[in-house]
Amino acid sequence: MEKLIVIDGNSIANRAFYAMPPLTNSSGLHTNAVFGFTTMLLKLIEEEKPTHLLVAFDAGKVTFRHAEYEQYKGGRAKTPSELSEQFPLLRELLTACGISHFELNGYEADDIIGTLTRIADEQKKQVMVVSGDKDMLQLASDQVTIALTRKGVTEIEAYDPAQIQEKYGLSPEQIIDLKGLMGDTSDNIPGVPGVGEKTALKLLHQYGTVENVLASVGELKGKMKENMETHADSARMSKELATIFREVPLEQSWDDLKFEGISTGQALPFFRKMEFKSLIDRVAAMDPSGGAGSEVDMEPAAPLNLVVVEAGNVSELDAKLSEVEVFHVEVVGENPHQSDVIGVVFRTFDTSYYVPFELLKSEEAAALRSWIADGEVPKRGYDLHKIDLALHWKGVAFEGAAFDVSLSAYLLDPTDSNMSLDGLAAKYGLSSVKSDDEVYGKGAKFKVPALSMLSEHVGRKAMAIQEIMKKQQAELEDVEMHQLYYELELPLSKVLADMEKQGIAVNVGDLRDLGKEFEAIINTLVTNIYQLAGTEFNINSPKQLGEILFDKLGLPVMKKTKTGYSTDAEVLEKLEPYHDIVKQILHYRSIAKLQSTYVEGLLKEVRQETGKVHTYYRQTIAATGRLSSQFPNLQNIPIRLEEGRKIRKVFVPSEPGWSILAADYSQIELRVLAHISQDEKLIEAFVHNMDIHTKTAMDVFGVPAEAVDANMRRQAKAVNFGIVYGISDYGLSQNLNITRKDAAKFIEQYFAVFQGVRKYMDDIVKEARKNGYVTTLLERRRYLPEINASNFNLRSFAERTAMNTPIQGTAADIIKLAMVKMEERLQTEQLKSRMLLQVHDELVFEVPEDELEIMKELVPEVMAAALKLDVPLQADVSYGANWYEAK
DNA sequence: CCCTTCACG
DNA sequence: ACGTACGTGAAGGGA
Repeated sequence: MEKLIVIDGNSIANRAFYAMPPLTNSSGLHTNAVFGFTTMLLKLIEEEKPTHLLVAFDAGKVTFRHAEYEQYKGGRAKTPSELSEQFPLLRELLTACGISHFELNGYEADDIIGTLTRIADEQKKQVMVVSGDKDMLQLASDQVTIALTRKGVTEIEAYDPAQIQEKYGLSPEQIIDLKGLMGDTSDNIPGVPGVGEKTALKLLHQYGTVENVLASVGELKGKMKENMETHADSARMSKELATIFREVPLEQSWDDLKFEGISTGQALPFFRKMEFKSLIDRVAAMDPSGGAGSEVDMEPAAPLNLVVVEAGNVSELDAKLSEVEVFHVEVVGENPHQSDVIGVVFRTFDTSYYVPFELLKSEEAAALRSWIADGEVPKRGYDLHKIDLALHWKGVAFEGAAFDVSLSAYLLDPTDSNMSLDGLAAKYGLSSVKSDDEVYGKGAKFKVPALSMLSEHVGRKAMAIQEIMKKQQAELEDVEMHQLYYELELPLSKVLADMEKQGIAVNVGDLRDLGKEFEAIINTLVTNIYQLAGTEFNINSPKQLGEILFDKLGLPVMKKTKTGYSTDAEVLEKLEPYHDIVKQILHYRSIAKLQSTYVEGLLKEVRQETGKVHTYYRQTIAATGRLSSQFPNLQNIPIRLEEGRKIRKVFVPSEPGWSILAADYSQIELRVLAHISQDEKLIEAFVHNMDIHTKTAMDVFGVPAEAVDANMRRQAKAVNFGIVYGISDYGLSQNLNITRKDAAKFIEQYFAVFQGVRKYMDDIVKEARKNGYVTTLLERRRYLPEINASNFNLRSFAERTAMNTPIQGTAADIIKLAMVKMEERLQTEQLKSRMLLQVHDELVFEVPEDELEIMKELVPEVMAAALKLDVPLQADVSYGANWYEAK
């Protein structure tokens, strides 16, 4: 028995869009409507087993109904761009699944469906119509059932004429009359005012049709009679508009709609592009041709040539070393300073040689180790920076990073950079790499599998790296990030690894003493707080604290979070006048933070043997191109408040008599802004080396320098910050605690003076809209898929990001350049000084006594010369016995 | 594992 | 009408 399913494409796409949470694939493509549509489609195919399938779409904007009634579908909200951009994808999906789909000029999907069901009625063929639109019920017949979506998209309810009768007491044809009377706000069909579903049903049960109701209008009473009389024409027209046209000139024959099942060979590439992982298996199982694991899933079923090297056989690999293309080291653990190394793979053109780490460490593998240590031998792999560190702590030297697919993935798209290798492989259509979680298990279940499985996994990784690499090299050229990659990021990864291995010395004794001081303060504060609260509770729990402050003590609620009362510092500061406890809590919070994060946290990270901490700079995390720092984070050591700043005293040189020297860029982001915006006023301010916040205050307030007081300067400073962040009046008003109006006034005054900055802000947003991304001076790129979103919040966020990223990102480019150049100079000048830390605009060194004079000139000189801008770059240097003194 | 808070640039 | 400043990481609480 043949069975046709016709899907109302626009209706189901809309349902799917609103039923699914927002969903994007890693390249930022919105996919939720496609996903919802697909799940519905698969379910229908599985459950209904259609022999014929069609998805009908609406065509264009104007249909014959507009000729009858101009306002047809008027006043309807514009389709959000997140949805409209998914229609081409839907068509791609259908084509890939071998499902016929079309639209017809001047008609809506309804009319195509109406025509098909009429033909089915005549030829006695079975049809199921799937839609979210009740109007379709008018098409029901013995041959035709109408399936309407209920909740979401996958739940549908099928109606035949009997069920329609049961639910509405109407025949399918009368559905048209129903709409004639009640109208339809979503299509802007007027109907009769005052008549809703209840009244309309009552009238139709009595009179049968619109025409009969109108003919019998004399029997009606009151307001309803009046409405019916004055809007008789409207009722007739509404009925006509609601009538589905069933005589569309279709070119397609019944046989054209034949559905032969989904062929995975065609469909899976599309599913991969969409990143519909959960659906891939489902589709694979549905392939009628496939069955016995037709491996279309993998790119040419990629067999792995794997050699597990064993003791006694290493010389075989030695002979192949000159042919090695990819070097991979299997590292387990997040922190590469204390990770386990399981094994390594040397991959030639066609073979992965797996060497267990134990074997690599043995006498027999000396040649392998010298190969790894030889900087002249180029290494290509995944996350070589981490590998370098992990090997280092296991006593194996690594040199010669030449291509790193994780670093390259980061440059190609920094927002999905923490890409695991299996994710990256999937992205490039090589689904042969399992995830580490799958192979090892996660959390407490972690377990290294048997050698056969392990070597297969690791061997496949190396193979995937080889494939990915080829594609990335071409991509890097395409997007002109070749230079950024080879001349900056890759050399930098080595610089970072050296800094990290070096570490910075911590005076553990002093840190413990500081901890004792903090402990004493905390004890006093806790006692006070319990007494003022009249009870003991966990001050660290925002929930419990909120209950004390707002329920027990009755303080006014200033702000709520999604889980309850907000108790952050901003709220507490406003509450200070109401109760003495608040000040104590604020103080407690600040000291408790220092104690847990900076005293206890830091102590946990100090290496017993050396008394040093070794941070791990992550080069592939920040969307702007900045570094991040972990285990411990040394980029957020306190400085703003004196109590916390003392923490810096425990960071000391690792050798007696040496000093800590720190140099930081002065206003690097505003200087970058001056350069890229070419704003005359801003450039002038920096060329004359003026105090930029004071200068901003002078210009914004229109006063001479001597009239700028501390408060004016503070406000100007906030405006400058706001500018860099992609200013909004709301954000500035929050920061300065002023009204939004006043904030807007400041911004307007700023832009009136710094017109080049205004132009930059306008232009960069336009550029982002046009290209879909923004770039830094060194061509680092960040995609902003939400720049054209219809959602105000998402779009605004993307706009601010468009303004901020070129500034923050260029500043990051500059200090990275400075780091690479600085390391070169230390080498060429044969200095013993060492670069230890980077804190976004600051570099920290340890310097022997006899190099102090040189370094305090050299460091700022190299930093200032890192990149030539149209304004001078300036770095200020200072030094002392510890990081605190170097201020 | 997510939320809240807070440290830095 | 909408309701946020840009970029990070760590700790503690609580489901």
